[in-house]
Amino acid sequence: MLDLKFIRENAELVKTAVKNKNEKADIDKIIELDEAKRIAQFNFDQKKAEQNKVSKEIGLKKKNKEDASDLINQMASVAQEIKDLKAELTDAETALNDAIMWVPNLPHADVPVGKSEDDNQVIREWGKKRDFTFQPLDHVEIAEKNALLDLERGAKISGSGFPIHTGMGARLERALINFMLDYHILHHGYTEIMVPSLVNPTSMKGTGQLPKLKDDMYCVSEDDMYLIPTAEVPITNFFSQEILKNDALPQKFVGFSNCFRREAGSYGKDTRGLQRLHQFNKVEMVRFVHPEESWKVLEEMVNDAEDILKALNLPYRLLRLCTGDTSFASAMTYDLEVWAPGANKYLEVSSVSNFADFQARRASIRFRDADGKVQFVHTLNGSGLATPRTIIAILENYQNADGSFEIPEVLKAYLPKI
RNA sequence: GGAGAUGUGUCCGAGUGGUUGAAGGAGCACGGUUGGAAACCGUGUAUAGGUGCAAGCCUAUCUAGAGUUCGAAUCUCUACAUCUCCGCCA
Repeated sequence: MLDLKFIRENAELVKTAVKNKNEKADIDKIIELDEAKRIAQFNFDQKKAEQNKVSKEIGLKKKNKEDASDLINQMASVAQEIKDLKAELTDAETALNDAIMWVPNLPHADVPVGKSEDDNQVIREWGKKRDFTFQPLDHVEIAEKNALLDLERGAKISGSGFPIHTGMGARLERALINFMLDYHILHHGYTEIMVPSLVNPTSMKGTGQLPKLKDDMYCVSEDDMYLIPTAEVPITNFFSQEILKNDALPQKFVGFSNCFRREAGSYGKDTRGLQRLHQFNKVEMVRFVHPEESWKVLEEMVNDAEDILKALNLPYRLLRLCTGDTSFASAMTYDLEVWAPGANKYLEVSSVSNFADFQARRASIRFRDADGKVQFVHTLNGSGLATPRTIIAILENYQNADGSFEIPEVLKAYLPKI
C-alpha cells in the first residue's frame, strides 16, 4: 500500500508506475475518493464534537441537580444525524480502501521499464554448463528410470500438478529441504520458523496477494481461509499490527512450507513433470529491516539464495526483472534461474524482492526508531529455494549416460546409504 | 463439539453510564542525587485522521462489529481470542 499523502502529491509518478507495471488502478478516482472521505470525516467530526460538548454539559447539570431536559431534547435528533454521517464516512472509507488496495508498489528507479519477461536484465551468470558426451535426458525420463516420481497416481488422488515423490525421490526432496534450511541457519544467520499453511484474508491482504491474486489461490470458503501460495505470507505477517522496539530490528527468518497455487490460466504452459505444480515445497527467507538497510539487504539475500546453487554446483543466471514482470507488491525483484540441460533452458528457482514499506503499510508493521518516532519497517523475502525445479536441475545436471544420477556432494550427509 | 470464566495502554492492574485517553504500579527515557552503581527524588512515556507556521485544538480507538442512551471501557447482542472442565482425536 502506498501512502495516500504520497499519492496525492505525486499523482503523475504513481500513474506512470501503474502503467509500467501493467496495472489498472485509477489514480484520479482514488484522489476523488480521498477528498470525499476527508469531507465525510470533517462532517462527522464536527457533529460529534457538538454532541460531546453538550453531553458533557448535561452531565454537569445532572451532577448539580439542575434540569437538563432542554439540552437532552435538543440532542435527540443529533444522535441520528451522527449515525448517518458515520455511515457516510464508513462508506467513503471502504470505497477508498478498496481502491487503494489495487495500487501497486512503485518500482525502484533502477528497475528497467519493460512489458514482459523478454525485457528482464541478465545481471550475471555462474557455473559452467556441462558438456555431455551423450544426449542428456530430461528430468521426467530420469525420474522414471529411477522410480523417483509417480505423477499418474498423484493425478488420480488429487489432480494434475500434485506430484507424488517415491522412494529415493522422496528422500532426495527431504534431504534438499533440510540441507537448504540448515545452510541458511548455519551460514547466513537465519532463525528457523514453522508456520501455518492456512491463513485468514487479513494476512493475504497484508502481503499483497489479496485482492489482486484471489483467483490464483485455493480458498477454504467454509472457514474463510486460504492455502498459502508461499511461506512469505504467514512469516511476513508474524509482526503484523505490531510496533517493534528499536532494538528488535533486524529480524531474519527462514521457513519451510508447502505452497499451493491454482495456476489459473497457465494450463499447458511449461507443465512437463515438475516444472509447474499446484503443490510444491519451498524454503523461504524473510527479513524485517530498518528502511535505510533494505537495498543493501536485498543484495545480501540474493547472495544467500545463490549460495545454495553454488553449494549444489548448479549453473545459473541472475536476472533483474523489468517493471512489467515485477510483482504487484515489489519495488525490485531478482530472479535466479538454474540451468536444466535436459529441458535445454533456464528455470526459475528463486525470486528475491524488496517490498520497501509496501507490505509494512498493509500489514501495519512498524518500529520505534532511535528518536522514538514510529516508522514502517521494510520487508524483503526470497526463495531459498523452491524444490521442484532445483530437483529438475540436480537430476539433469548430475545424470549419467546409463540414466542413473549422482548425488550432489553437499546432500550426501543428508542421504545416508540404506 | 458441550459447559463455564475472561478480554483495559509496553506489561501488571483499577474503573459507580456523565470533564476517563483512561487511577495506581512496573518497565523504559531524560534529569537530580552519587566517586560510580543500587536505592531514592523529579519529569516524561499511545496510535490514527483532520486543522494549524507552531504551541495547540478537534475526532476516533479500552479484542472486533452491531444495539440501547442526550452520553458507553461500563448495559444488551453477535463474532473472535485466551483459560478451565467434559467429549472426541494425530
